[in-house]
Amino acid sequence: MDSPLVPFGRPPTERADAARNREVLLCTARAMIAELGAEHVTMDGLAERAGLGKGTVFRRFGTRAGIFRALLDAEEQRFQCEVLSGPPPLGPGGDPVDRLIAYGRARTRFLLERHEIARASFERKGPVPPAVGPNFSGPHIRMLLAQAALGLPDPDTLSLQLASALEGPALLFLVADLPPEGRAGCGQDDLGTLLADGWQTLIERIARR
Amino acid sequence: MDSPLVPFGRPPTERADAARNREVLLCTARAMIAELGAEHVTMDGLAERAGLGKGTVFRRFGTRAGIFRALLDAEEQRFQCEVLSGPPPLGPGGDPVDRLIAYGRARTRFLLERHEIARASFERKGPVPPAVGPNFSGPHIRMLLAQAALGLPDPDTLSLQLASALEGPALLFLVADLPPEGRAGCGQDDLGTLLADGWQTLIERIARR
DNA sequence: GACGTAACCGGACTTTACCCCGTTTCTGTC
DNA sequence: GACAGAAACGGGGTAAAGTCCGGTTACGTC
Repeated sequence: MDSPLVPFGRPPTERADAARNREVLLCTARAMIAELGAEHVTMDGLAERAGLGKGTVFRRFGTRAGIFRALLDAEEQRFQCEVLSGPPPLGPGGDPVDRLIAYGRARTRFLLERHEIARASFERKGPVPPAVGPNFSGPHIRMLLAQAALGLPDPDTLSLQLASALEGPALLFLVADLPPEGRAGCGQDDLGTLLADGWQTLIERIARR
Repeated sequence: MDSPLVPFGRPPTERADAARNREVLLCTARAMIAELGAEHVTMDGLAERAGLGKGTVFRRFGTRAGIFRALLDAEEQRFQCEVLSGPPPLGPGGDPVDRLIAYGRARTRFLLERHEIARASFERKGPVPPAVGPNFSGPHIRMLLAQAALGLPDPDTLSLQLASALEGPALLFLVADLPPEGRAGCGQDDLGTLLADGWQTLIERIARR
């Protein structure tokens, strides 16, 4: 009857109970984040509320940041799908400069909407946040820059820096814990507009020939 | 006899013993960082090695990150002096675009040389790193952009994004714990050159009229 | 030089991320 | 349906950040 949507999940690797527990933990985590805010979600609390042992939580996610990474990954995948196979200007097919601009707009919105989780997904030791960050943005920007044939030297470094310009403000340099209603004078939407427009200016200037 | 170099340190605020302990802690911290790496410096260890109580350490610096911030602050001040009152092209007096480029080069080098401490100066909770980050770079870039009279819309946001392009790679997106000898294939100097050149490209493109 | 106050000191205490390992549960095979 | 091996589970244990408060010490005043 309830045949699984995915015919064979991960062939030999991952037991059914493990998968189930992963889901339970992810759901519980989402609920706790919504309720308490990401920074008040503790591993003990999560385990207890999910009805599981602490060891299980760590086995599944390795580290506290791992939980938030896992949470992001799911949404990140949908985002990447849109970028890689959606309609233009975001998806393939349009002018690369337009795609760069559209990508920045979409990414800005994506990160701002999730910045609490994104920030929580950083490891305190260890270098790069494995899922967020330039791991997708960098290469994607790099590809579009190449397609745009702007004659730029060292597109590798440049795309890293552009990715940083795009993601840094949301991840690093912005007030993280704006209480639910937003900040005085500048809501999240306004901020998103400002950043998106700034990105567009940046790209237009760089692409100008 | 040994009259203090600074005639009156901080007029009424800060007792002599407190100041002395601050110095001791800062020195000890520097030594421990050099010896163990920033990430292995613990508050207990620092207190014990400095011959002080843990309470004292926290009273002085508030938080673990505070120690690294204090360490950076001293050097940051020297850096800012050079920028604000040194000779051109970094200091005032030259063409603003040249100053922007020179600033980026200097800042890149500064951050790369100190990225271990800079990364350790982040608070785990709480939003912005109060001393590092765009608190100096942002406004400075903003000022130079304005002087360059490039007709850019919203220089506030743009300078935030440029500051992020400049500092992000060193602070966020780089392998932090390169063991003392550096990484295979790309030493820190090479990396600095790449980032500095990338920054220059960025600025030149944006400034092109 | 004695005194009162305020700041400082120390270390025990709490909280939280993360580890370890004996025990339980699953899954494929006979 | 029972077995064996492997993987997952659980919760107590450790380390390190950060808090608290009673006792102590420095500094300005008389």
